[in-house]
Amino acid sequence: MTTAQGARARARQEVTAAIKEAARRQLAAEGAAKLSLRAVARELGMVSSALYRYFPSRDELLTALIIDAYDSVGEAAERARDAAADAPPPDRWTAVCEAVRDWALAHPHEYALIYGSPVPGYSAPETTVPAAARVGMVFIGIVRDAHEGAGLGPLSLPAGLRPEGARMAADFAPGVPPEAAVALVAAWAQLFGLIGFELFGQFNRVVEDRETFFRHAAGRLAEGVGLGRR
Amino acid sequence: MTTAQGARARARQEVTAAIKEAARRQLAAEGAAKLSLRAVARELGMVSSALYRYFPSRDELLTALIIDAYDSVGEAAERARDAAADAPPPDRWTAVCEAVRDWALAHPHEYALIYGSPVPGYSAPETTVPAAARVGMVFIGIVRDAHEGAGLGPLSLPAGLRPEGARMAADFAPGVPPEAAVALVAAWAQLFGLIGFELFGQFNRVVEDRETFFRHAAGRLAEGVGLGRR
DNA sequence: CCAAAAAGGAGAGCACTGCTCTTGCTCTGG
DNA sequence: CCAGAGCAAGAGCAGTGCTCTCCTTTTTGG
Repeated sequence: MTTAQGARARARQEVTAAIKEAARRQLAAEGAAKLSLRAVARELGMVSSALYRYFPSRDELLTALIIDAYDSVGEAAERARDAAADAPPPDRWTAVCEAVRDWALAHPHEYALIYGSPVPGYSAPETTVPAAARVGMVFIGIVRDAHEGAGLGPLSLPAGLRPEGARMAADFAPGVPPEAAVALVAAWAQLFGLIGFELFGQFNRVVEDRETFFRHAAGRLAEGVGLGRR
Repeated sequence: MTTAQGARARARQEVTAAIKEAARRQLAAEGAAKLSLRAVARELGMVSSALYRYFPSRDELLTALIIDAYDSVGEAAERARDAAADAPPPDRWTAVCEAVRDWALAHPHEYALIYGSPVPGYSAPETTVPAAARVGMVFIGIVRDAHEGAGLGPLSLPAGLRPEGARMAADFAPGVPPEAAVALVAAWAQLFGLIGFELFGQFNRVVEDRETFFRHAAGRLAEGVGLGRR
């Protein structure tokens, strides 16, 4: 882990980083479908087979990029949360929403990689789970703070929801009442619906002032989780 | 257009249909990324180059499948709307939402093709637009009917929305007041956020009773467009 | 009616992909 | 110090989208 492992290990880390960087460039330029191991190797001046010493397959490289992307958007969300730490919860909520949207607009292919359809065929490995949870945690934290502070607005649990269902949502969002946890999960998914539709062109001849539209929709999502009108 | 054009034209239509059918099978089995022209040709007993007499490129084949998928989900939505024609608007709304969700669960790869990330790199051509609008029209119709009947609940326009923004949403949903049109577009996007998250595994260790969860969320979306609690 | 033209099929081939295997060279740990 | 691990390079396999050249069949126009 430390740098005291000698030149060999450090060189390996550097090459690994260079590969990921070149791959990320290709991803941003052409999209995941056109990301080619051989092209990455070419850009780095190495032969394609040498690259397999660092990543056992193309999918593993993609997985590494997926984790980085999750971390990147999670970090953007955390920065927005911290920057709005003194604002009331609904404002903090929308600030984080906008940060996620901004990140998505700035990194469309990476967004597609993690929130679009699974790329090669395949299912996201376990290793991506903790990174994926990072954004969610930010939203959970905002709602939890509001709950422990001024309180949340009135919410209802889905009629007929099996007890395990509520319990699982509560496990997912500790410190948040179950009905808020359920609303939170819904808002979380809906947020990415809004962003995805904008990003993938579904709003093309429909929504014109997307900035305002999104801000409004994000505010209504905040209401939906009991954060009250801002 | 008619069948009176002779055997040649009819044979062409038949072969075209067979190609699309085989391609759809591959799409359902392996996903868009692994859809291969050569494999389709192999399955049909023809040589790959012959297939180019019918589709000028792989992307054109995909576009044809995209249009068919849009039509398929649109038809499912229309069927659900007609089956619930006598129900009050909120129930009709949720019925259509569930029909779309059911379609998505039954055709995950086709769903990913149209609502997931754009596949090969490219952008959806103009020809897909009318087919894509079909589902949206069903939701618009429900809201319009409610507006012309019992009326809609109170809604607000986004603060600071540029006039053109409201106008465009209103053009998109004729017969619906602008504030409802804006809410409708948001609900439309959010619906596909919910479905996409469920389909692409983002709910995996989070939501357990997905059926109930979705029904509840769809009901709240209905409220959000002014259809009132069901 | 029969030739010209259009349409379709078959095969070879090009450039590319992911991935494997073998061959060497270099660095490192006991 | 030297055996083994780490790494680079190249050849090669099977697959891909796509193009080009033939050849046959069908349609069509003078």
